[in-house]
Amino acid sequence: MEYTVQRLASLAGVSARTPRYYDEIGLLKPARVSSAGYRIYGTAEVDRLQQIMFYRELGVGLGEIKQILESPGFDALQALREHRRQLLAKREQLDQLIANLEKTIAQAEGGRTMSDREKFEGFKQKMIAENEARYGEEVRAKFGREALERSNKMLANMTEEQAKALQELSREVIETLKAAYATGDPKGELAQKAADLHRQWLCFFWPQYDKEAHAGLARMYVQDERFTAYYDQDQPGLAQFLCDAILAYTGQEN
Amino acid sequence: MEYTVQRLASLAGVSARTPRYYDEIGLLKPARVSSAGYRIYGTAEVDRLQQIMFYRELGVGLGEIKQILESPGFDALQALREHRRQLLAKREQLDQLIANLEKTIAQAEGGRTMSDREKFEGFKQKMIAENEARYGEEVRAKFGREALERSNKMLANMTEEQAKALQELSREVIETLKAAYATGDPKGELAQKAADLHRQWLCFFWPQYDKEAHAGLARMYVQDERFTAYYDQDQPGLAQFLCDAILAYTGQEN
DNA sequence: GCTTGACCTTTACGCAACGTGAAGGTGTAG
DNA sequence: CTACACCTTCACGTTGCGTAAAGGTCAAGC
Repeated sequence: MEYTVQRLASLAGVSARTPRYYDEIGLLKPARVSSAGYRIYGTAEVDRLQQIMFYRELGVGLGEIKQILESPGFDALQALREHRRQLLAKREQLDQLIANLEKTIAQAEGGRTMSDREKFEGFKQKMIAENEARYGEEVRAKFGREALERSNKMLANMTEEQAKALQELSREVIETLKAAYATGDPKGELAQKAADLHRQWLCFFWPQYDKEAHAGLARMYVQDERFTAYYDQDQPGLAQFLCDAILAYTGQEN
Repeated sequence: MEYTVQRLASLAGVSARTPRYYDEIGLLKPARVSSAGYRIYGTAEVDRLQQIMFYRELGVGLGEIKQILESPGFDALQALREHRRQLLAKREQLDQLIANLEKTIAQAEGGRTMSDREKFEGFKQKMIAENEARYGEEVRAKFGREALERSNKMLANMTEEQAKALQELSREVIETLKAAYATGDPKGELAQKAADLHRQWLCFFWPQYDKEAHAGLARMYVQDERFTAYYDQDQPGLAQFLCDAILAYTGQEN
């Protein structure tokens, strides 16, 4: 029952490179080496390769497999749990991806003025992605994931007019904010109008408005580089100003 | 509205390496290069980067993104459909993986004699994986996926004794087959006994026995390298002999 | 004007798990 | 004896950047 690389490989359904690579990284050494330098594997190596294949099938990295197989005291169970966590996260991400993709395809199939529509779609998808990336963690923690999913779903199912309204609203927020910034007073009329527009904008995403959450978001804004980079690109300090205005608007300025 | 790499990068929420890399592969060139060699990006480049991020978010490779963005006649819709197909396959694979992993974890949590039990689990999982890999496509096509899933579920839920019985049966098949092979007659008594044992073995996996399916499987055997490699490892021609015996057994030898 | 520190540049190795030649030795069947 | 199939060891290619290393540039403060 001795095997060369090729025989071992075809037995396991992998390429001959695989046992050689495993030898190279010290994961699976041949039982012995023939006088001509051929790798010779025995039944013990077949067993070990099967073990390796098993863990590999579970998506465990070769380094980790080495740990598992080599140290008998290694907490394989804990490793598997951690691995499961990673896989679940990966699947969730994949699901999100597929959902986005399907929406995109559906929309693209519907319309014939592709170029314009595609740009539009791009915008919506980007919004979803950014919304998820920016608020994902925090909103999830605060309201649970359902709210966020509803938010994304709403965004995806928006009509073109709604999306345009959102875009327009977004523009209005910035415009008003800039005008308010010129006054320098975050509690002034213009600033409060900007904060209110921002609330309206927010209501596109959140199922129900919540003052505390709005204020919390405002505080988050000034700490999030992505946000400050976006708002400060024209006028530095604009993000901080918006934050102050919102805190005043929600009455949480302490 | 001009940006250096860092500014552009933080605007998009990526690292500064990313725009440089995109420049390197010709995916996103800066609008111009300053006298000092700095990359300077304008709003057009920001837009393009957003497009790139959009497709990247969908998991499309950078090369493909380049195709999409550069050729106006490129069938983006078709590309997206193909991409969806790949993602769905990937998710199915991931689901299978997670299911296996969870079974393994559950079993490991239950028992305390880990080392033995783990090896046993490894065996079972391997059987599932092999069963899936070997018969997956064909069985799925013939009986629908439900049967296969039931088969896998059965295998996973087998008691240790059942699994040992299966192992023993598997050994018996090979032993009888070898003895029959010595007689040279695939229609002889021993060969028919081997075929019957093989039927019993098969009944561990298939919810109901079907002569036609058994014969079909036999024909498949000699075409499948993984199978022939397994059976021919001791005696070349054994796989073909088993096939002949089964065809005779099922009366489908035409 | 000079230093400091935060930017920028190119070059190039590293990652995971092999795929894929290239160049050459070995084993066996006809 | 000669194919021909198998084996060996380099060693570079893949993806999408991360991460130094070694050095130039820019705005600010002294």
